[in-house]
Amino acid sequence: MPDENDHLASRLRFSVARLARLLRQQDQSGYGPTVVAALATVERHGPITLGELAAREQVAPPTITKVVEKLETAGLLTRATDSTDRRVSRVTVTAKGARRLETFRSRRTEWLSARLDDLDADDRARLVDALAVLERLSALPELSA
Amino acid sequence: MPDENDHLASRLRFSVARLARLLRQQDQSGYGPTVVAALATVERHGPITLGELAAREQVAPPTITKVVEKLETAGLLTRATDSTDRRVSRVTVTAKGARRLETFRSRRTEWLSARLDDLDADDRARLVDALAVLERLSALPELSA
DNA sequence: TCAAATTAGTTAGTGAGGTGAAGGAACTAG
DNA sequence: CTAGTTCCTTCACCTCACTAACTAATTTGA
Repeated sequence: MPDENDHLASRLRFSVARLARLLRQQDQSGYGPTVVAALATVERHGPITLGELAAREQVAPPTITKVVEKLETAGLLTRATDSTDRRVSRVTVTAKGARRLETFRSRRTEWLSARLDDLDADDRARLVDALAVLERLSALPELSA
Repeated sequence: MPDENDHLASRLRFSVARLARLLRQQDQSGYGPTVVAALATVERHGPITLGELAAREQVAPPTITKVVEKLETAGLLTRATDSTDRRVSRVTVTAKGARRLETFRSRRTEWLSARLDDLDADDRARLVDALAVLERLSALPELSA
């Protein structure tokens, strides 16, 4: 039934886009989405080179240079020249960066959480059931590391 | 159970953000997200004034001026000065605009639809069940018109 | 009736955030 | 020891959003 999938896809696409927009609007972090996303990626993927970070964020190298610069001056991450190859810089989140990231996350989560509180148990259960599916859908095919 | 809701919210937020990003990447429309969204809003809400459009898109007036300008030169919508108040302009999608909008939508939907094809019937059912909930979550509190 | 206040939209200027092209420093292969 | 490659940065530029200030049209009220 390709038609049914199209219809499902269309509704899902609409809701997801809208919900994402609302979530983004809750983000009073003072940094743009790219900066916050990059910081999160650095946290997840340990000491990471700028090139790899650029690839993961799907952004051109000069952009990453600026983003890292900004995050470094804010004290949210540190750079260190690689010991065996002095061309490469690796970045890591600082304790302050991790704390900041936590508050970014909880602000947006709080808002959503509040909206979830308004749902009845039945609806919440449906969401829980669908969550694993959503997670599978949103996982990138490649890039499992 | 606030803690459980927080956890649910956190996972949901993550998936939604990620899925929205993937969806956005499928958008080869050549226009930015604001422009496409504005065009869709014009389609939905008939002949609409620029001010109302700006309010709905949650964007400042000058932004709408430029967006409408771009869409008008592309022939996707037309403006007409209001008959009773010559300060206001109302915009409407052209037939060409509606067609274009349709192809924008189907491009992004196709991609998602293809991913839905990879799910088994059980997972799809879960999504269908959760969809109404997602739609409620993503609906704006006000602005029902 | 007509000057003041209000409203709709536009113009001008600024800033954030992205790009590609070119270049310097560090590494690697002949 | 060249010659080429790789990693990151600098540069010049573009797009898209914003705020502030303006013009034009309408409404208000003395």
